[in-house]
Amino acid sequence: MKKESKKLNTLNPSGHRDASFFELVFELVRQIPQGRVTSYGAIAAALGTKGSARMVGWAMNQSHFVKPAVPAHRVVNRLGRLTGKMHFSPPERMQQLLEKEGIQVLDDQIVHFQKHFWDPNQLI
DNA sequence: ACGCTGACTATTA
DNA sequence: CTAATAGCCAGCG
Repeated sequence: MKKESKKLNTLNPSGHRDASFFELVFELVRQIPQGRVTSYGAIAAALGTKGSARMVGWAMNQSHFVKPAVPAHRVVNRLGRLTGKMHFSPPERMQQLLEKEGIQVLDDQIVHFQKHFWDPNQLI
């Protein structure tokens, strides 16, 4: 494990968007409707970088420092598994938020995942 | 500037 | 079914 970066990515203190890959991810994630979820790969594909699903997860790591808040709990892996829950505080927070939105979570996995799945590509 | 890391995914054994 | 491997690419030391 490595220590978290406090500095995060190159934010723009000037208030001007740096149009980084991360910002694109944040904006897209914010557009996820309540009670819906999507996957890292779907987000990456919507941004045009299909093979960089890992970067989406990396971006989510910073999402906790970004405002407005990013509903990172609505982003799971392709199997509907809450792989990123351990990055919440506490980890149970993620499942809690999902259930609050009407999504059933059993053993860190979303029930009827495909039913709640929201494809970011349909927005575009 | 080079190398390692990672909230992923697809493929292969 | 599970485990290992490769591809992917931006950020950071």
